[in-house]
Amino acid sequence: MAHSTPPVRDAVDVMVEQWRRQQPELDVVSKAVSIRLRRVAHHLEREVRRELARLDVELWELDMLLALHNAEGRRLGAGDLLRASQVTSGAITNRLARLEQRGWVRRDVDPSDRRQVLVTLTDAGWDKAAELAVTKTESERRFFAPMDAEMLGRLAADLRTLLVAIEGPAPDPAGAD
Amino acid sequence: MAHSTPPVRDAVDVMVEQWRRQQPELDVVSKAVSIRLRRVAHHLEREVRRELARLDVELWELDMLLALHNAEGRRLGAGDLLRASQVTSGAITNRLARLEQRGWVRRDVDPSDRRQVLVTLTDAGWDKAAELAVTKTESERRFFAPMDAEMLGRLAADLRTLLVAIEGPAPDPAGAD
DNA sequence: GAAGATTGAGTGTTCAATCTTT
DNA sequence: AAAGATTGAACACTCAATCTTC
Repeated sequence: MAHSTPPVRDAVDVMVEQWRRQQPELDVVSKAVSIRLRRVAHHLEREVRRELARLDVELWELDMLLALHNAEGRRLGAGDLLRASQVTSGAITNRLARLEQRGWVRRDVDPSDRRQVLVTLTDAGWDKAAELAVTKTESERRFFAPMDAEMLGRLAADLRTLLVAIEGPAPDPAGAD
Repeated sequence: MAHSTPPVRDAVDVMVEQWRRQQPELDVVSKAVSIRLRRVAHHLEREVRRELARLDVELWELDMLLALHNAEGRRLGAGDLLRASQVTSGAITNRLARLEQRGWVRRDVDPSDRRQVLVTLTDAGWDKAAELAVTKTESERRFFAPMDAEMLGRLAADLRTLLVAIEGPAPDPAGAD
């Protein structure tokens, strides 16, 4: 029961093999992981986006809405959304404007610090977010269905290790149960 | 030697925990993997892009150049580049135009099938590609340095399993050694 | 002076429609 | 009729500069 599934090769194996041919001493593993990471992430995004298109919603809209949906009092600072979104501040401003147009969020100046903007989910936004949450979760489940629980758990743990190395540990365990 | 490193949490653990709070029976693992996958891929891209900026090269330029660099006779069909790039055909056309402007590739009509376009790397393009290959490989190595060899290998294998499920096995094992 | 959000310029992408070749 | 590449419109992002508030 040793090497159980090394026979099946993917497109990346082929690509990496060509690299080795030119630079035999190369660290092909990190290269393979780089390529696969990118490809998988891309496929996942496409999948979710496809489902969302049926509901006339963009992927980034779902991200913003869901972040607010999970927040305390359905409200978050613009800066929080910035850090959660992995995009630049200019993009956040544009997104919020669009979300506001659609009537899903409201922007208010933070009374205690007038530099900051507080973003609040409207009732319509709340309902939409709940609907989208189901759709997204369903898409994700389907996407990872080909992996068994053990592999998926392992993948989750390994990616966490990497993420902690990059971003550092969880920002604030305050209020942990 | 059971649970060796579950203590360190990442930002995604916090996000996922909020999901559980609302839907306890949720499949949080696939959700966690989804988020981490996206985040890690994003960080990696940023990292490589940052290095490339110093050489006045865009990430997509590197991708195209390297694909050609690894190809037989430094030449590939536009369709091959399309399938390798995970972007739409319109994007490929634009990219090729820019690459041609920079003097790194040449576009010729395929004599045997005049619908297709053959893309060939120029001498200047070849040299640039070689330079970029080193830079990118270096970035990737640094990025995954925090993971030990065992974990990295495991990650590579798990992602391959997923990729095979999505894209299918390697397109063409022809000429396998 | 630093932090936070906004603006505008420049760039690249997707999508649908079109054109050519088979 | 189908396959492949190109075009143009619409859209969202990044980056740098600006404005406000602390």
